[in-house]
Amino acid sequence: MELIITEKDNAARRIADILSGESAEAERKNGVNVYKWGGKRCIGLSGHVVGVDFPDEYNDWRDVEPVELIDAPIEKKATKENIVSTLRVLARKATQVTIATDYDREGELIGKEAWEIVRDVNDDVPIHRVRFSSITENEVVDAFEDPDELDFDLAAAGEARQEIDLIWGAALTRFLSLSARQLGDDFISVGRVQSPTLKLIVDREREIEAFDPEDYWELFADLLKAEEDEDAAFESQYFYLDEDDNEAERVWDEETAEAVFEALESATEAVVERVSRRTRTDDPPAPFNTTQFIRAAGSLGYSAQRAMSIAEDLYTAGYMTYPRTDNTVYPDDLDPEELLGTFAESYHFDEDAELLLEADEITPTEGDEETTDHPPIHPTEDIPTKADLSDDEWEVYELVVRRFFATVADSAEWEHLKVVAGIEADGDTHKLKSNGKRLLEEGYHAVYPYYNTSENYVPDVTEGETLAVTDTRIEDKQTQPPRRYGQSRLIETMEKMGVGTKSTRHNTIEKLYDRGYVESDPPRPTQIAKAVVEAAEEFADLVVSEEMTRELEQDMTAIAEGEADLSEVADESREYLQQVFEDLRESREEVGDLLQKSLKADKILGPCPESGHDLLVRQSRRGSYFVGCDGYPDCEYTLPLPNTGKPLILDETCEDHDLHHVKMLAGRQTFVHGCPLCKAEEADEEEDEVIGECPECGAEEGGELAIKRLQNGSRLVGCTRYPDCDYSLPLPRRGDIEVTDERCEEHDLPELVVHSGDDPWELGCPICNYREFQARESESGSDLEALDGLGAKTAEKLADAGIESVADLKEAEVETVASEVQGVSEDRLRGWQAKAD
DNA sequence: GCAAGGTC
Repeated sequence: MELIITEKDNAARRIADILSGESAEAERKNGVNVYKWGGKRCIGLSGHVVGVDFPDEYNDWRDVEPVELIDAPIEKKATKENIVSTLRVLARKATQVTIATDYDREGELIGKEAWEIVRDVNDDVPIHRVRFSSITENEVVDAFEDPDELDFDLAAAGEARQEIDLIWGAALTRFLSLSARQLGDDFISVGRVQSPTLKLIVDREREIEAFDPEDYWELFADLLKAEEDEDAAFESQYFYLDEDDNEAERVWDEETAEAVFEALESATEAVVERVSRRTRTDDPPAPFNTTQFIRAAGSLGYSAQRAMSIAEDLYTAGYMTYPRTDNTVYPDDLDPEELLGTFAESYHFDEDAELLLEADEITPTEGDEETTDHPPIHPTEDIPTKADLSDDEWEVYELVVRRFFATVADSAEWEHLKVVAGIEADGDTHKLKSNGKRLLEEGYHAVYPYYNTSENYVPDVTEGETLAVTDTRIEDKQTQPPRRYGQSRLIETMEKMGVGTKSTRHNTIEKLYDRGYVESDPPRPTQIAKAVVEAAEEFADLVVSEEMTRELEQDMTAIAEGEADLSEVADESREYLQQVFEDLRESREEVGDLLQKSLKADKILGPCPESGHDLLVRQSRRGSYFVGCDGYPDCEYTLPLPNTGKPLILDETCEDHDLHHVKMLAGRQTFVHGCPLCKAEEADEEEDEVIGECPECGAEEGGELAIKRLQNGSRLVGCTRYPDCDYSLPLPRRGDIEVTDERCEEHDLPELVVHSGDDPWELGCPICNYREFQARESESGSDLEALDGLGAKTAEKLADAGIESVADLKEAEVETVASEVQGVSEDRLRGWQAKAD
């Protein structure tokens, strides 16, 4: 039997189709697809199916000195147990093996991992390697006719990266976490990619904090051709020539600004001194690589993570090519004309495609980067209709289609018109300029409407012509600090620095959010982030600099070319890290203090009204957030916080209490809570509105149901005899509640209407509403989070692995789940299973 | 419970 191994299932299916002439059949073994035809089998891995790690005895952070990790042995452990075991079964029976992983460095390493698994169970089967840059009939058939050998040097280059990243990341992460006593979920991480990225953000924040704004003035005049209507006036801006003879618009001194303004104001006419007109060609953009795709989706309002997730879905559905690519040159086998032809037959894009097909010749644009692994992102010939996709998916899909259209469309052409006019005053000539632009040829903008194409009207004038001055303005302004990096700018900058890869950059940014290093969008660094960068700058400068990646890349190239070997490179890195720990040893406490102080600073709300200590956002043992005093246990002052979401401390402070406002981050339900003390006072003052009899104790004890506001800001319908009767029904957190005259016949309670935003909605009878909610919950809800030590994030990860409830968890196979779900060990799973019982 | 890199 001949066995073919690819990097992912999708590639396995397509290669099987090509080689079998579409006759291959899929068979599911152990949760893995195996494609079968004639005497052949084809299996897709899921990227790396093994990963490097330290032996188990190094697992306890407290028992092992971080420095020991530097020289600890490194093992390869299966991370996708089911795929590895299926591969072993197939490999035993194979008489020939062909490795067809992606054509890039990491693909070579994944191929070597497969090679080792095969060799482990079958020591004489011939193993070949095929390489192709796109999965098309020609390329694949050619590659299989002339197979090559695995490039072990190239794979070793990848292994060097794995080892160095693990050693540096694990040792330094543990060191910082231990020194700040942050173990468990709140560890403090450091890494070759995440830390330079974090430093970018922190450095920018330092610039912003150090920024000293400067005042300046800008002056404008509206000009009008003789005998034209007042509304044909156009704007011009005052400028002067600076020391370098460059045109400058900003006036830095108030007196000068006022003097020039007076001159402009008293002028009635300006004389045209110069008119220049030129046309500019505006070339269509290059094909999408991952970074440029994320950027374009970002300008439509999608986060990097969200854009990639949608792209992934569109790729899996077969509507577009692989979304993780650096390539910006379409491969030869893509026939743009043919693809356009398919779109010309489509429901939504027919007109645009036909328009493009009218061109005499279709030559797609090209970017600077050409790689061998995947084509640039483009739509496939399988075209969905709007009904096949969600609104977001459609918007992203349309972007990808239109980008493809743009790359085969004509250039646009602009006409720029610059008019310089002069105003004579007291022997001086004050100059004014106007820049007009007009779109002469729409070109690719006709099919790619995502760029700004607004025109600026400036009329035809001739030199020497006299224009009327109809209005003048002076604007006082201030220089602005540099802007924070948005997510897409960050990713672009990472790409430029060579840090991270097309597949990981967006995840790295997500990681910074997860670790509590950044908040909001655009990301802003927290105090702990600043402290981590500061500590690293002082003791392990390399790990926060792009230099580390640059050196690693050089070493990897040397290994790949056979000029260096893996152990040599890794040992050199180990020695360097030893030196770092040498320097760190004596500063352990100092570093720990800095980190702890910063962690606290991220939680400070303001002064405690009772003891004057700091009030801090704290988390109870059960996971809920509240405000507590730093003077505890001497001062027991507390304030409640809402029970949905994770609190974020805003810059804004309350005038009455000097406390920072709080925002609750809860995905789509995110809301601003405000000052926790104000909220608590409001709740105390608000009177409860009685709406009916309590179904639990009304008949006997005369309890009544009322709409109540709790101190943490949330509302509920509860019994007036609380705490003697704790009957309660939930109410939505947002909006005002209106009690209508209509009553529910079954429960004799009023129908409620919620007013939030522009759209009031009927909640109805609170009992009926709650019953419906419960019915929905029991269908879809997860009760996992009720387990001690199992947070929302872990519950989400478990749900992805098919474990959606405690019942699922009890039946789950611990080994399989632990191998599938990152960051969940077998031990923890067993612990939860015990608790579930 | 550490990194970064694949993939989902």
